Amino acid sequence: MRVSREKFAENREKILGVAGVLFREKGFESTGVAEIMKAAGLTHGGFYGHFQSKEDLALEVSRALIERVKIRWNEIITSAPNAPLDALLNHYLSRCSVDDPGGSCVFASLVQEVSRSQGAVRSTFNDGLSALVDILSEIVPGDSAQERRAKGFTTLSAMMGAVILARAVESRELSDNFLFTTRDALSPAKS
Amino acid sequence: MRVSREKFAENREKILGVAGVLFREKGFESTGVAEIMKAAGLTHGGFYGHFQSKEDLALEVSRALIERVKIRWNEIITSAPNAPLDALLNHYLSRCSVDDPGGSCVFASLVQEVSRSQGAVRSTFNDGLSALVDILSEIVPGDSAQERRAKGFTTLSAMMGAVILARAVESRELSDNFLFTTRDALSPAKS
DNA sequence: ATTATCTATAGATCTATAGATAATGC
DNA sequence: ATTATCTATAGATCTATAGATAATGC
Repeated sequence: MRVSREKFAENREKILGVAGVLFREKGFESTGVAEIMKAAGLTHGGFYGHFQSKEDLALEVSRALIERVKIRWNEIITSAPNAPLDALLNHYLSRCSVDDPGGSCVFASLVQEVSRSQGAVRSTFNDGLSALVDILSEIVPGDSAQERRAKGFTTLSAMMGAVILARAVESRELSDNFLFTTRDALSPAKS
Repeated sequence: MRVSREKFAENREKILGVAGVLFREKGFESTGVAEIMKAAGLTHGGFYGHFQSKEDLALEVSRALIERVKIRWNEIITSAPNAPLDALLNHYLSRCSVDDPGGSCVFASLVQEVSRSQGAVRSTFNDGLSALVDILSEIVPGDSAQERRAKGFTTLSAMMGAVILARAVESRELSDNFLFTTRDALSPAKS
């Protein structure tokens, strides 16, 4: 059944959208093409009219989601010129981040899986992480540029680690501790 | 081919050993039972004489590897009574940790995958993480017990995040930055 | 413990068709 | 407006591989 050019583009976006959610929720490997297409309201076979392979989709989704993280971070920073780091920490180290992996940071969901891979997806993640360090380096406190850059690395490590561990743990109390203790420790008010 | 009781136990240990390495290197899901048995020098079918299922193996491996992390940490702490935290940081935040996932901390390899699961493996990871926070709380600086406990959470987040990101990134320079900048920042000498 | 086999499921390919688009004709 | 062409889709099918089981052998 043929579909209009417009509908075709719409279907493609739908596939990218649901894949983005499912990949972040369940990982690349545990998410099947058939499952993605079903969630998009389409049939399995139709997938290959839009993408060459699952890997191809994974790459496009990765690029889009990483771009989104960078944009979101910049929005938050710009909208809170007095306390940009606090604003970012409040956003990133939140229960919302932890409880909705399908709608949150790609890295917090997929870094480990991607680390074990090679190729375009891994490179995209690499560049994305580097960009996040750069963003953090500009809003983090510190007397010199080197100090601030160093703090960019440590801050990203702590943020990512906290969300990952807050998700790993089963009790709400432990989870909150990873999340909010780290958030408070990273806040410029503290240091 | 029947095998002695002793050899049977030996084979079982071999399976647990290679599975521990392969799981940490490639993740639970991407490691097949046939692959594990081949690495152990046995045939696929023989697996089910030792374990009920792959999930059963994953649980036993997880328990053993988590126990090993706790033991290792305690050894390091005991062997450096003057600077236990520095000793632990030097061990954990090292290139060796980053470059040999198959021989390093289970959590740094598998937390994300386990976070997406439910059941016994997840609970085991939960308890293990909680135990690591407890260990850290006793060697971390701080004026009160609460402060030290808080520092236990933040320290574990930063350690785990740094190793995970140091593995994710492709360039050695970025990787070293995550690793050593975080190590230095967490050192009691600094704070 | 080995070997062969079973069943389920994954990614990917193929064929026919619906129906949108482009070319043609009035 | 009609006709021809093009193409995205559905749905069946293919191939490979996974975990698991059964039969066999020592």
